Amino acid sequence: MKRDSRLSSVLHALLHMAEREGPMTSEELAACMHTHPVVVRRTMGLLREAGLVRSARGPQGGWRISADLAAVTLRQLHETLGEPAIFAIGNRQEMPGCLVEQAVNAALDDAFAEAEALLLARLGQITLADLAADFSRRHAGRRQGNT
Amino acid sequence: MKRDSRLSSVLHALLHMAEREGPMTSEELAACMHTHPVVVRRTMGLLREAGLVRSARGPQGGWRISADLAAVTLRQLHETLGEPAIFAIGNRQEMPGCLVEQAVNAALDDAFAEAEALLLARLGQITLADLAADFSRRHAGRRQGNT
DNA sequence: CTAAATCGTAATAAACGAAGTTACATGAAG
DNA sequence: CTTCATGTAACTTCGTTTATTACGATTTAG
Repeated sequence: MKRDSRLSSVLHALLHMAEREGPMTSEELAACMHTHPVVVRRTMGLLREAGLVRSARGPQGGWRISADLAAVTLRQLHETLGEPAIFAIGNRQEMPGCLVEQAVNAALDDAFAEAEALLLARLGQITLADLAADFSRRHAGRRQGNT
Repeated sequence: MKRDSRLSSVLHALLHMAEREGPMTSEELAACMHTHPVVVRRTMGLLREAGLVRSARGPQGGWRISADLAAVTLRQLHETLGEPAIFAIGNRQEMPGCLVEQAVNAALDDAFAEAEALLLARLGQITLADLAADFSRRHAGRRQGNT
């Protein structure tokens, strides 16, 4: 299945931006994420609407973070991306008339809702600052090229 | 994203089969699940390999359950279906060289692994018998057409 | 033995959504 | 006014799931 990797993408982008003084262009971000500049603009555009980053056009333009790293959680980013579907498994019909299917859906929905709640709670506990700190730790540990 | 609905499908099928004395043909199952007979055979074929159902060809043939409803958990069915990917969200690259991406992946993988563990544990607690009982309860409650 | 019912399965098409790409408009800096 | 950069719509590509077609194999009835 084709998985939505935008959360992973924006985290990668934000952490690279955090490592830098000046703004980064879509082209630079695209290069380090192995994707296309337009994809970067599309995705980062959502973060801009949420006030997490700012963009500037023209020479010396690009993207920069406009939020406190310690105040932004992964859950918030997930929401900013439009809360895409978390599960790749689901019910056949959402509102079935068949009682058998209603019983099946109820059981599955319950289990999935619980897992989703746990996941969102977890994502709500992790901030960009946590990831940046983890990156620093890894960077101090190994001396290796980064994208 | 296109969600895998086979677990929901086989549960629907198994519960309908449980409500019946004789075998059900692929065509009958397909009709009550609003799908195609070949899809039914393909999916039920996996359950047959696992010994959960048996199939017979020719007139009076069809599918019937060959396992104890109380002994089959939803987790077991998930495994029987080949443990399809649970999440529709994932990392961009699984084995990145970039340290930033490694930090991002580590955090996300952790959170997702926890949610997956919870979900599988939940599915492991629910048996077909539980669903059948829930169906009976609904059936007794409302007097309504079933597929 | 033949005909009909039914599963078994491979191959192909359709449907869908994410990501990638192209094209062109807009705005800022020098 | 030229260049650099974002903004965005439109379209293409790609991967996955489900649906469909086609044909083969097996069982029962008469």
